[in-house]
Amino acid sequence: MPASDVVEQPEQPWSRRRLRSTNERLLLDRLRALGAASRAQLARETGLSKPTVSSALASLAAAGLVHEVGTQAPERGRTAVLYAPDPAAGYALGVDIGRGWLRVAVVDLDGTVVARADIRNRARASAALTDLVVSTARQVIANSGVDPARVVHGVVGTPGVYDEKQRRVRYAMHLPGWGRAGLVDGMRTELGVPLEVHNDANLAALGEYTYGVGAGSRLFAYILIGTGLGMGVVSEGRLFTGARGLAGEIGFLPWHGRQKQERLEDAVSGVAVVESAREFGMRGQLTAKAVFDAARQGHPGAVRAVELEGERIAHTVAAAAAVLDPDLVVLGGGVGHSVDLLLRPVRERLRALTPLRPRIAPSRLGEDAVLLGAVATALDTARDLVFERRTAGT
Amino acid sequence: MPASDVVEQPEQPWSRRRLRSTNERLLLDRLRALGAASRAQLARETGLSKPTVSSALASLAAAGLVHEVGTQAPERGRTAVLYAPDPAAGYALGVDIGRGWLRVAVVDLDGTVVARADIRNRARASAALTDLVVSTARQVIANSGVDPARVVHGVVGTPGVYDEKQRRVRYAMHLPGWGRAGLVDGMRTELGVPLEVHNDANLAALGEYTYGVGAGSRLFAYILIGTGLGMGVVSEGRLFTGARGLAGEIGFLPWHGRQKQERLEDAVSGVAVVESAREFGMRGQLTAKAVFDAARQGHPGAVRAVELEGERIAHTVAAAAAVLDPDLVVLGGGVGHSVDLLLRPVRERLRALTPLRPRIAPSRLGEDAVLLGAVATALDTARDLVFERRTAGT
DNA sequence: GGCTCTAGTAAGGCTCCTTAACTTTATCCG
DNA sequence: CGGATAAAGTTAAGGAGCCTTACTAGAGCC
Repeated sequence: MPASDVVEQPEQPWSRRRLRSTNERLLLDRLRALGAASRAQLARETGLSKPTVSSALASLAAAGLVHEVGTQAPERGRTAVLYAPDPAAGYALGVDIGRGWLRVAVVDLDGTVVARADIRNRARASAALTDLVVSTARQVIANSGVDPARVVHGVVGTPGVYDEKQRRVRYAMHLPGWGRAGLVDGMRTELGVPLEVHNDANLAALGEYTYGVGAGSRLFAYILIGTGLGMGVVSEGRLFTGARGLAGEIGFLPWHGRQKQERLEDAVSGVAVVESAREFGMRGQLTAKAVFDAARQGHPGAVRAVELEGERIAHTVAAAAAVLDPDLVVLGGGVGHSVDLLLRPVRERLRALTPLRPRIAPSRLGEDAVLLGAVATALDTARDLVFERRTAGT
Repeated sequence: MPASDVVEQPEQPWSRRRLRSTNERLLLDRLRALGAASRAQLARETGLSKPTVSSALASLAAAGLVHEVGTQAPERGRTAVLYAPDPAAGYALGVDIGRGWLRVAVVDLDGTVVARADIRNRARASAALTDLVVSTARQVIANSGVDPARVVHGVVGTPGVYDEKQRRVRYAMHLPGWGRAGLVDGMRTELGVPLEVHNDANLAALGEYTYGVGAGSRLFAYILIGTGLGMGVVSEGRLFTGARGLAGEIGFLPWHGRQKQERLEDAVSGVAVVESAREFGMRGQLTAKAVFDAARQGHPGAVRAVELEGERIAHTVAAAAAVLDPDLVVLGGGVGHSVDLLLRPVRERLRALTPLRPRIAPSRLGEDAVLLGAVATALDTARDLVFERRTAGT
């Protein structure tokens, strides 16, 4: 899954150099996980000796990866100098290419957003869309005031699956022309930032896991219900992608609909809510949001449509639960937004369907899940890159 | 899921000692993966220097982990001394507790079986069963001629899921009394071998992955169809267990059977084949095997029952495929045995159900899958243990 | 027998870690 | 206010382990 630009170290032998580097990495990770700490403290926690910690930290500081952030007086004794990772040592780029919106964010190594843009995606051709992505990203980087050269990695979220070999996005039904080969390569060279591409549901899962309600879950599933139906799975902190990156394509789950060829995706996504509302007697220009609003007002047809949607979501959750055994399932996406109405019917129906009942929760990040997932993924690589390059030129 | 006996190293700091140990491990793994090799060859492949390889290998040899296994003359130049891992440096125990059979095997570190027993499991109470397991294991170890102290680790496969906290097996429907707490601890102390317990379908998957048709698969699913219905998933060589070890409990997949409360397990397992055969007009004392045999003879009722079973398996495979995206699905277990008849209907039905069509293959290991999976899992830990202990007493 | 090529060993040096003692700086207490 | 105590951090000495270089050992070829 790494973009081609991400160089794989050719399996360095375990020489002394690597020992030093491993210890520096150990300290840096410790600082990132637990926040600022003094050298003596780090020595105690890592088991390294004080002199070693001092020298490694000095070398990290020289490379600009850590810096002093203050002091702390212990109960008695000399005041300690605290060190913390320097968030400005590098930056990462996150992009969410959705059907309706394009979102771009630049974050520092701490993960704090330093600049961001959300603009409507009105592009109706792939060329216009890549242009929009590139110009928006440039704009956001410029706004952040960050030297573009310090943006070391980027991750793009999009419907569909990126095929590394064919260098194109596949299965992106809802974006016209988006399957053409070389689009991503074009953006990469125009931006001058290494880019990785991932499925939007997968990234949303990772975003919700890193910044949202998924934190600490051992096996976490994020179900994205909107224009389409998708699922992202995070297993022990890592994205679960399957053999070809198609894991979580639950739109293809077996489903006995009215028509022979109906797919689960058509039965659960936003369109289906509108359809069933119409069958239950609602009239006029309907959207999924309108149906949910009407249900909140007590409109009987809308209520029944929501009930039905809840049952179908329960069916989906039950299937995922039987295969994956998640401890937490989060509902997100356009329809997932109306979780207040859906949660009860989903849970009730689930009780009838299966003894495996994972915790079900609404998304905390909402529309930002994909973008934040992209950012989190990019950060992972960016942190590695910045560390690897610490010895090379500035 | 490591048993409590398996001590976790308390996160050694990265001192030189660990460097040495890591290099020794690197060499040992290389030898295990590629077979015998000379020191010069190892130096070239690992990037370590010849002196380092020599000294590390000498230390491994002193610990009894590797030994000379012959010589090899290069095209020209001095003949090289070949080194290989010593398979007798330790042994592992595998146990498959099935409803019908109890299987036990002792293997050396190369994975070759040095002793084995397959005996009928007629125990109808948990105490009788643990006694049987312990006495059989003792017998097998005795037969192998191996010093019992050198059997460093064991893995037990059983239906259900082992709950580490409650120290008991849960969800083991088909073994009477098997859910009592402390049973495994009892066997462990009686045998004097650290024991881990895993779900049988999971182990079968790992067995088929390690020794069977699953080799090299990125995401591999093994569906066990017999008395019950289960699935094991191997993702990038590691068992995928879910949050609580219940991943692959596909007996709980949503299913619209005739009766309201029918579960997929009841619709797919061996009993279901008999049932539908009876509905299609077969008479007499039926077993799943008998139905399949009749279908091979062309009995129309049996043929239709098999066809139906194939469709239901396809439903199962389709659900698993949509969630996991496996590149290979293997059918195993009692019913899976008759894959010759099932493969065509499964594939045909799958074509109609979903565009995701993983490769489907019959099990190569058959009844041995669980045992071999247990053995493979135990070996993993045994190799670690033997390596860790190399510095301690003999 | 000499040449060449490969396997393996020996010696010396380098890097990096640890231990132990020491300095610095703070609080506590008489 | 000055000494005892304690913690942070530095300096110095020693050692473990790896690499490089240079060498020896053995095998085939001319």
